[in-house]
Amino acid sequence: MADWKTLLAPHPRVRLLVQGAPVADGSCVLYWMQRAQRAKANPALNLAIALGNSLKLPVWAVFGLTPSYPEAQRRHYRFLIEGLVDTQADAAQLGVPLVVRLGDPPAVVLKAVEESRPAVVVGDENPVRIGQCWRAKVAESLSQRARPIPFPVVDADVVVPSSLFPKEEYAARTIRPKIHRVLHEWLKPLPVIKAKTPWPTDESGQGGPPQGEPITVEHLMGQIRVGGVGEVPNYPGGTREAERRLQRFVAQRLARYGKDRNEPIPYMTSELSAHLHFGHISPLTIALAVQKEAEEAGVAAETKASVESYLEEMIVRRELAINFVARNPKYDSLAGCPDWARATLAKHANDPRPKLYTATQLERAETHDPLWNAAQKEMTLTGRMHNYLRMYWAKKILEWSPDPETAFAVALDLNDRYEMDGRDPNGYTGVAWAIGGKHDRPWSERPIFGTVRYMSYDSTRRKFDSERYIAYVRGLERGGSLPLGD
DNA sequence: ATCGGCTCGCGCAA
DNA sequence: TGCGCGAAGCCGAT
Repeated sequence: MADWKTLLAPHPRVRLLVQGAPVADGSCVLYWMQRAQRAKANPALNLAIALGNSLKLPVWAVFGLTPSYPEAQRRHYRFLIEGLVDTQADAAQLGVPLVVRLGDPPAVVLKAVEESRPAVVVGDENPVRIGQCWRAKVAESLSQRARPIPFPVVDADVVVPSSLFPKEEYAARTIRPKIHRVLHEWLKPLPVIKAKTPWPTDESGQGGPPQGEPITVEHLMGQIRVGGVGEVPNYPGGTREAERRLQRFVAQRLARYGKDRNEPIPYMTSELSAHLHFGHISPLTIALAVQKEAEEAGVAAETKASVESYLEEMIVRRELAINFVARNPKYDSLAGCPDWARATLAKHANDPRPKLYTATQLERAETHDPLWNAAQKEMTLTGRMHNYLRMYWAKKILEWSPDPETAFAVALDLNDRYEMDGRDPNGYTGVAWAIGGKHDRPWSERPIFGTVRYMSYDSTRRKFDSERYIAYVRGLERGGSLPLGD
């Protein structure tokens, strides 16, 4: 069994936010689960368990659930809580109790530290601003104690650790070769480790296992009482559902993914982005399952090409998006976009806008464009939008808004509140790509867009079966009004 | 149906 | 310093 020094030695996937030796008379190891909301293939939980086994201490996990996460809506909370049910069960299999407490996450964690006196606190990485802020608060408090508590944070939700890309990457072409150079080192399954040191069960009440009620969805939903955008039927969160979707993708869709991923109906994609967003499944688990298909004997060339293009999307482009959010503090505004794009948009700021829609008109899908309206309604009704249309949707918001800053804010707000994977690095990057030319190059100059790439309804119709898609969304609408925010 | 130009800047070769 | 080429396209020429 590795000793703690080995476990806390420098590693690309681990940042030691508070350094030092485990607290000598600590009574446990505490894992603060933030981003990686799963017990399977979770290297942060693995580190906590390995440290517990090494120090002969029991391990517990705490999740702080705040009812005031920015922009989060009822549909997101239900999805998240459904995930916690699976995760509590899976963690118990590993000998780790998972306790969910309501409140501001740093406060929840620090209270858990007071009551259980851990030797080490383990965290996981989350590149968005609020995640960085929460971790900084916890790190500061842990470091300023009379006996500082070491606080390693594990980059659990990327295949290739993001520390290998310390600067903001300019485009996919700059990060792609760096990823491919080292990918083979990271495309390896994680071990399954169980906690070996049981919680004491003495009668005194001292040092007993942390008391966490079994999570039930309705109970927690009742406790947090959040409003906002309504829930989505038939779109459950959790590791179990993520595994189902992965199986479905590999068995039924992968072979055709390369060719047919833009098919409107049925989707040929994995539809795992929300589960990835909440950490219900590891991108490593997905990558290994998909890659295995390419290695089967006698596999069709088409399947091999599909695997390649899927891994390009799920590793290169997803991790580029994470790099953008982690390294550019202005990731959620036009200010985070490249100079050439901001200059050209400014030059065209006073171009007449033949069509102008307010945020409310857009939210209600009340534009002249049936394809755009269908995409907006699909998102509102189902919590997701066809990948191909996400680009078109955001570019039209630029075209129909008084200025690019407003367009950026409106697109991001709709994305964050309605998409089940809202507030994900992919969403920030998608809007920045469409409106601010992020990771893109200039094209022919034209009104409003300047040299930012343009997309047109007519051309979209050539590459995409718009009629079929519009009819499909009309079917979704039947018999119900849009679940708009309150 | 296919092709080239559009337009900027990174990263590598030299 | 020069040069190739690029997160998902558009448009007009052929």
